[in-house]
Amino acid sequence: MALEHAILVSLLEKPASGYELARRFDRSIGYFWTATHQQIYRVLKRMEDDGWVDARDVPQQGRPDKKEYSVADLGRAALSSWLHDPIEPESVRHDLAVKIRGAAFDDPTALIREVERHRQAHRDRLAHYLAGQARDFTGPKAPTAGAQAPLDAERELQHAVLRGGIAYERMMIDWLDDVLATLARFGPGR
Amino acid sequence: MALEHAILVSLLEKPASGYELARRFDRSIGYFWTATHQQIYRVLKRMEDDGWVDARDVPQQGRPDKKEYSVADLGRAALSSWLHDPIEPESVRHDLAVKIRGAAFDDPTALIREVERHRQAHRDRLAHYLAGQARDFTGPKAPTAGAQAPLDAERELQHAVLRGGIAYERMMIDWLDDVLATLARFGPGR
DNA sequence: TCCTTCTATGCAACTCGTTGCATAGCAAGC
DNA sequence: GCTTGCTATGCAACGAGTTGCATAGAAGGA
Repeated sequence: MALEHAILVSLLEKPASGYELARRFDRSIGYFWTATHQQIYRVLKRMEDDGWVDARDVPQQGRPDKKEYSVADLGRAALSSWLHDPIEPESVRHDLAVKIRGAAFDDPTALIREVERHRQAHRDRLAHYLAGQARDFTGPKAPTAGAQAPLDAERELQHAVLRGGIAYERMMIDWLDDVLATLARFGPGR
Repeated sequence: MALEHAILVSLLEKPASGYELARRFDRSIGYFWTATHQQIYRVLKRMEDDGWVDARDVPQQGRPDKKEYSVADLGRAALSSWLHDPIEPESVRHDLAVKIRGAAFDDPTALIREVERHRQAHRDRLAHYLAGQARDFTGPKAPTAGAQAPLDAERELQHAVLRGGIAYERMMIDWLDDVLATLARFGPGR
């Protein structure tokens, strides 16, 4: 399980309330990890009980108070220990792949619209990533003085993960094009 | 949930016992869907109760008897209905991406070995896929007579899914190369 | 004024998925 | 004779994740 660790990383990047974390999980972090607000609140409570995070009540104007969490020493230690622990390469779950193989026992051409829909979703996400990349990762880079110029690890690694997301979406779009071409060969009649 | 549907597809391709299904889920189907034998036995029992599959006791020599399942009419109907139902584009879960972003708050270079390990796992899987492709999807294709020659939908779609797996592994290997280059830039000292 | 939407947190119930363990027959090697 | 390993099925317990619902203040539009 790594929801705790994903939350720790997110809180290290910037302290937040459960609600704000949930929105981050709908956005940037959600690109490689999803979680509902329910899960987040439950896990945050457990993490607070375990002393991984500190909570601080923040009164707000014009909206309900929030509890802002930040990472405590124990949380940092837990993250570090997890980082040094090897994990198994992820196992994949692709509903769409099941559908594509299943289509052989139904009408393959009926799947075309569905695959097109998914391709569009991946195109949208790709556009979103590319916009984020242009916004956050272009312009003045690290000072070009010495070869050993200090690099901002946080920023560099966020960019590396984003490049992974971009590569993934491009791969998916290409593959779905391939699938559509395969489906088209079965012709309208059948 | 689509474990039921993955099982239906697998049983349509070839009837099997729970044990055999579990092994398939470790192999070809496992490339895009994983399941333990526990899950499979439980779901199979439910599917049998619901009339989706028929069970048949098969006595064997030199090994325990097995229960061979095949898809019933109700199961075919359930699969067809699911195939016509739109599904949400999958949400991703990438432990490794969490680790990479988290490495910014620890020692980034300590992650190099882990990333290399994952890259090797993806290389192994790619080699496995390519071998499977060479074995099952080369040689005599559909008769090249007419443009409208009858295609074997099952085989064509299995191949399309396999091509997806190959594209995925290639993408991952390239991305992990990219990540390693990024990590290397932080240098041995820190 | 009422209705909807947004921020913000949370409980309860349920399903899904994993882990550990148990059973049982047979084969192969030490 | 004993252990190990493979086929084959299954229970029990737990942990992870989802869905539905509840509360509550404030903003904004019909």
